[in-house]
Amino acid sequence: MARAATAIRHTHKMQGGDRNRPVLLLEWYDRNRRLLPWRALPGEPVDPYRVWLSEIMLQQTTVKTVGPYFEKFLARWPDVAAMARASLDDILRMWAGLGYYSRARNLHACAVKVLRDHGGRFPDTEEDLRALPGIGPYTAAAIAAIAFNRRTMPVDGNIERVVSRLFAVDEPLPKAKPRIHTLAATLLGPSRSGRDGKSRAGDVKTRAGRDGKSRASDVKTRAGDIAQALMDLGAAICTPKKPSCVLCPLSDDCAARARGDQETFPRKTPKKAGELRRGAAFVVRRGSEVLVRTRPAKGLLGGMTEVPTSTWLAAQDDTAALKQAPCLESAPRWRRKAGAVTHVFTHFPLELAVYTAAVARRTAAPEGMRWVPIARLNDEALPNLMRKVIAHGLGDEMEIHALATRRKQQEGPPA
DNA sequence: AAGCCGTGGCC
DNA sequence: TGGCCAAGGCT
Repeated sequence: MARAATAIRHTHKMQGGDRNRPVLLLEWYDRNRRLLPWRALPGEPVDPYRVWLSEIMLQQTTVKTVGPYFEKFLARWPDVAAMARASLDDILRMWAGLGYYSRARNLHACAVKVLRDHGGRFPDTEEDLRALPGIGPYTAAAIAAIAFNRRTMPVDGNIERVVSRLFAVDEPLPKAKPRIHTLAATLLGPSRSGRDGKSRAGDVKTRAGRDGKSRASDVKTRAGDIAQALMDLGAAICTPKKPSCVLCPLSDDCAARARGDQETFPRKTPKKAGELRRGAAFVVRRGSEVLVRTRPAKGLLGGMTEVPTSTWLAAQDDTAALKQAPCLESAPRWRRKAGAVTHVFTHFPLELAVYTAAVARRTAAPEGMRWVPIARLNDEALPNLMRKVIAHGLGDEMEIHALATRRKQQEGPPA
């Protein structure tokens, strides 16, 4: 990692070198930082609740997708105590469509724990944060750095990419994680002796100094900004494909760029694709109502609402799936809708045949199921898969149309 | 420790 | 169009 820049280390314009990277990053960040709803403006106090909420939502989820959800959650639950008082079902309904629903369960559990065990204030150390549900190594470091200016480096996918290029880490992920983390931490600059990294009392909760002025030279008290600089850099410049190296503040210092193969980083070991699973979904209408049930609390789509379905198995044929239709007193005639609903989960693709039936007005819901007015489906914790299934089953009929097209119109999450 | 866990956008 | 990617955590 020693580089030729040594010769100009002490000149007034240093180009590269380990010690200079944090300053270059902060200078770039002070000019190019994104304005995000959960991000404090320079000089503004940081709200750990907002940092936490955004970090949970942003786990494996894009900034664009999170935006409207974050605003809705914040408007409804302005602080941890308010969220702790909410019901899990209310949170699941607000979360519907965001995916990875265990995050919503942990969100609620975390709020309850912060209120009960920490008096409604988030702990300000990485270790204590790590003990909270839904907060792993990354999120603990992110909150500690961004909300409390702890000198620690959260390493997300963006930073893995930036760092793997900067140092040309040839070893593939995930094996390279420890090395990348070590290298990433060097971007915080040299540590001070006798401190754990928490900055002076007056600076703890503000970005870039009390006066709101950005000081790129103030490396030691801006760990959170260095981390966010790397994330913004990864999102805007050091992108997975076609990175804009000419605009990068670290380009003169980038090992991959020097080799010309920056797009090949980070290296990754390929993972095996999941096998296609098939099944059937049953859309039963009783007048203007449909039959639904709640999925088991944990596991796939845990705690979410669904229409009854067969098991989802590899190589399951339609006949086998149809035999698992819900038992209704009036023994309806099932009609198979043309086509099918396909959905891709992280670990397997799914193809669901959709059967519809109409039953008499006072038909009872089978054990564990219930009738819901179609007009009120938006109040349910309906994952997008089930929105697709219901839209397919009901076709272009009336109210459901709004349900099916809600997302396309970018109206955001259900109210 | 590797598999489980959603969804939408992009090229 | 399909594979990749996105501010990962849990078991």
